[in-house]
Amino acid sequence: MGRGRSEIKRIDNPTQRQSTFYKRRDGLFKKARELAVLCDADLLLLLFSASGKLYHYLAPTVPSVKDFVERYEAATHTKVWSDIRQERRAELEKVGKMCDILEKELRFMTVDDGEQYTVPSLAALEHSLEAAMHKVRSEKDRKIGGEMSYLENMIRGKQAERYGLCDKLAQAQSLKDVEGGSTSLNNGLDLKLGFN
Amino acid sequence: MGRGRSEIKRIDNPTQRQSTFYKRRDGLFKKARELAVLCDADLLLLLFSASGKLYHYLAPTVPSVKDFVERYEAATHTKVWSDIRQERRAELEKVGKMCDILEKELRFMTVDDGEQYTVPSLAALEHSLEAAMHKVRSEKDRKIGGEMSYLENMIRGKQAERYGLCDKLAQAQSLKDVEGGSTSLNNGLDLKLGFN
DNA sequence: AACTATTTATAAGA
DNA sequence: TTCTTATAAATAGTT
Repeated sequence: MGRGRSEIKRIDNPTQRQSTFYKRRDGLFKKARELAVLCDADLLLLLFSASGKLYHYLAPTVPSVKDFVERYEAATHTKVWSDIRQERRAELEKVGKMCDILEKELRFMTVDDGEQYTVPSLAALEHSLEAAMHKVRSEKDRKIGGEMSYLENMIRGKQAERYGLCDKLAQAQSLKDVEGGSTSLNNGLDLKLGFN
Repeated sequence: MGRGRSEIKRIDNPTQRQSTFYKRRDGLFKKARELAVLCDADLLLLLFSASGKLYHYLAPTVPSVKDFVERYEAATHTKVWSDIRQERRAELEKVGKMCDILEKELRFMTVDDGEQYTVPSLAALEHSLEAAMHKVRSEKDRKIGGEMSYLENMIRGKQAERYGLCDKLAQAQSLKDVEGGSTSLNNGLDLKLGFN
């Protein structure tokens, strides 16, 4: 358009370049707006002039640059989304490492009311707890089994009554019966998670 | 341009709107490219058609959308991408804190192979773990439920699909799906209680 | 910033 | 979609 020029290449004359920049910038933004309105499209236009000044246009339907970029990320299924998954995985690994500290001193946490935890970290915690619980349970069962068979052996043996082992057997058995939900045992060690 | 029309408002006829979209989209991208080249400007143009198809243009000098958005962030002092990373980092810190608390408070005992624990203490331990696990699990479920209903509300709302909330919902749902028994999750977090 | 001669974009029609 | 063409719009060079 205009009188002459059709070749598209960098304008060397700075004055002319600046002038052209203003004119074409306005034209571009106008076109962008028209496209968005006429065709019900969502668009984002970010523009830096050669001198570093920022101009931008958001279609009226787009609430923010951030939202738009997120939509772009989702649409391209590349980038940030995989980044997020990556970070999630890294996070879980980190949680795992942290929980490895538990190796030596099995311990638990207090969770304050004020704090908020994300679903992934809670899920990780839950898994840790579950795993720990199963191990403790199986160890307990193993021990109970061992004690009982020991006691049974004793009973079958000669000196059983002499050492009052019947009582001990009864004790072990009652423990096993109650294993599901003794409150009295629990009281001393109850975890205060603050979720209530 | 063209024969008639000057009013800029949404074109109701879908066929005509689509046709206009193609023509103006091409025109807009051409203008964008020309501005970038002629005036040595950096620009990013992201465009979603009404049907959700994505088109984009990056000035030749711009290496990636991510870089450009980061430049935009720097220029506006707003956060777009870094927000996400920031949130991740905060989350990690929280988990770290949580694990610190683990260390100081509520301690378990070390269960070395060499040591012997009584059945009652193991039972107590088991109860503690179970109680904690239930609390963590219900908190996690509550959070998942909250996220999902929030996202569902958004989707029921007007512009839901436009901003990729369907993907977010899917993500939340997949989290919920995994909650029960991912072995990979468990591997990283497994507590080594020394019972093995 | 304005002006205008021209080029360019595009609405409508095929 | 794609092309054609009459016209409206954009803008290069100029003031």
